[in-house]
Amino acid sequence: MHSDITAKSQPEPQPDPTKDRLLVAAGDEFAHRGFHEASVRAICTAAGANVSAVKYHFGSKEQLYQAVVGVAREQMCGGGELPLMNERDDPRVALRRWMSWFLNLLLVTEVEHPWIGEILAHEMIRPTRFLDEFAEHTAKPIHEEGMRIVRRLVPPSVSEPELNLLAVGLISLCVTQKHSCQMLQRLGSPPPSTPEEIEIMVDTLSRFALHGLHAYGREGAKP
Amino acid sequence: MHSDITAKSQPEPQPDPTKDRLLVAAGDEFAHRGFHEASVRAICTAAGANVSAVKYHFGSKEQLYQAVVGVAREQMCGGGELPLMNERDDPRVALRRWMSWFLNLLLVTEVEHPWIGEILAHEMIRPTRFLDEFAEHTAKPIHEEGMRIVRRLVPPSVSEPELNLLAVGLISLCVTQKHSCQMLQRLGSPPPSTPEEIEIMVDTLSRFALHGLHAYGREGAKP
DNA sequence: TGACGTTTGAAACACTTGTTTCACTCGTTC
DNA sequence: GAACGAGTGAAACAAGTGTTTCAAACGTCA
Repeated sequence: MHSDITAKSQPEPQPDPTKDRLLVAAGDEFAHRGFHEASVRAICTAAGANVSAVKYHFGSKEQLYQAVVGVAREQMCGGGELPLMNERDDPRVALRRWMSWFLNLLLVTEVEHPWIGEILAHEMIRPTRFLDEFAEHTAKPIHEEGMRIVRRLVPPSVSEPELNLLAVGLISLCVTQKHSCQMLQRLGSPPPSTPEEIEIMVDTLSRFALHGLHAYGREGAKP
Repeated sequence: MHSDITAKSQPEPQPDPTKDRLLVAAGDEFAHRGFHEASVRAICTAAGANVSAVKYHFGSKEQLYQAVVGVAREQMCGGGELPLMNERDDPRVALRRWMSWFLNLLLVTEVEHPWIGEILAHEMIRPTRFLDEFAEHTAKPIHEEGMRIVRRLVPPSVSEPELNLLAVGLISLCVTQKHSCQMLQRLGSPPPSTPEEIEIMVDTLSRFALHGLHAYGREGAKP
C-alpha cells in the first residue's frame, strides 16, 4: 500500500491507480459489450494491467461488474435529484419539469455518466440481479412521480390501470430516445445530445403529453 | 436427398428435418441470447443434430443466423400488412388502427412470430448488418405512415421536425411495451399479451395520443 | 451388387474464455 | 540487513468457442 508523502503516519487508502484504470476500462467494455460478452483480457489490455489484477483488486469478473455498476449509479445520481411535485405546484409545470429532468438524465451521458445507459440497455434484455435493484431504487420513484403528475392532470374518474398506462406512456416518450437510438438514427431522427436540442424536444413532447392527458377522459373534449 | 413416397419421379425439395430442427433451435437460441452469445453446440444439442450439420446445411454460424432472420421476418409479415390510410379516411380512425396493428404486431408474438422481437432487441444494442435492412424495409414504412397520420391531425403550422418527433412519440408508446418489458414487469405493469388486453391498451393509448395531437399547436386549446 | 452423391457422427482443429498459481519486485518496518 | 505484506508479471489451468476433417452410413440408380 503506498501512502501520501505528506501523511506517512495516517495510511488512509489512497485510490489505487491500477484499480482505477481497471474500473474505467471495465466501464467502457461492459457498457459496449454487456457483461456476458465483455472480455476480462480486453479490459486488462485497455487498462494496461495484468489479468491477475482483476482477481487481486476485485475478486472476479462479476465483482468487477458490480463495482462498475456502483460507480455508474453514483455518476447518474450526481446529475441531480428527481424534482418532486409539491401539492401546491401546477401539475402542468411539474410534468414539464419531470420530462426535462428525465430526458436530460437519459441523453446527456457523454461526460456525466457514460455507462449507465448502455449497461441498462444490456440488462434490459439479459437481466442480472442488478436490474431488480435498479428497478426498485431508481426506476420506481420516477414512475411513481409520473403517476402522481398524471393523477392530477386527468379527471378523477380515470381508473388506476389507465393512470398506470398513461404514466408508462410518459416514460416511453422519454426512454425510447435513449433505448432505441440505434433505430432512430437509421430512421433519420438521431436523438439530441446538447442541452439546447434536448430542451426543444422537452417542449414538443411535454406539450403533446400535456394536451393528451388534459383531454383524456373528458367526453366534451373529443376532437 | 429423400423424396416423397408418392412422388418419386418429381424430386421436389422436401423440407429437410434436420435443417428445419436446426432452424427452430437456432431461432430460440438467437432470440434468447443474441447472435454473439449464442452457442452453435447448444443449438445442435437442442436440435438433436451434430455440429457438422451447421456447416453442411448453412455454411457457418453467421449464415445460420441470416437464415433465422429471414424466417423471423417472414413470420412477422404473415401477421398482416400495415393498414395504410386513404385520403378519405378519418385520421382519428387511422391512428387507432395504426396503433392497434402495431401493438398487436409487437405483443402477439408467442405463436405467430416468436423470434423477431427478441432478435431486434439484441440488434438494437449490438447491431449487425441486419438492422440496417430491417430499418429500411420494415421500420421506415411504419414510421412514414405515422408521419402521414400525424400530419393530418395537427395544424399545418407545425414544423417538419416537430411532426417527426410526434411520430416517433407514437412509435415510442408502442415499442416500449415490447422493448422494456423486463423493466415494466418489475414496475408492476407487465405488458398485455392477449388480444383483449391489447385492445384495452390500444384504446387508452390512442385516445391519449389523439387528444395530444389534436390540441398540439392550437393556442386556444391550452389547458 | 457396385457405384454414386447425400447426410451424419466422432474427433480434432486452433483459439478464446475466466480463473489460478507462483515467483518476483517494491516499499515499509523491525 | 532481514522480514513482511502489497502488488505485479508470465504462465498455465480447465472449459468453452466456431470450424474442419474424414470415415461411415444412408438411399438411389445403373
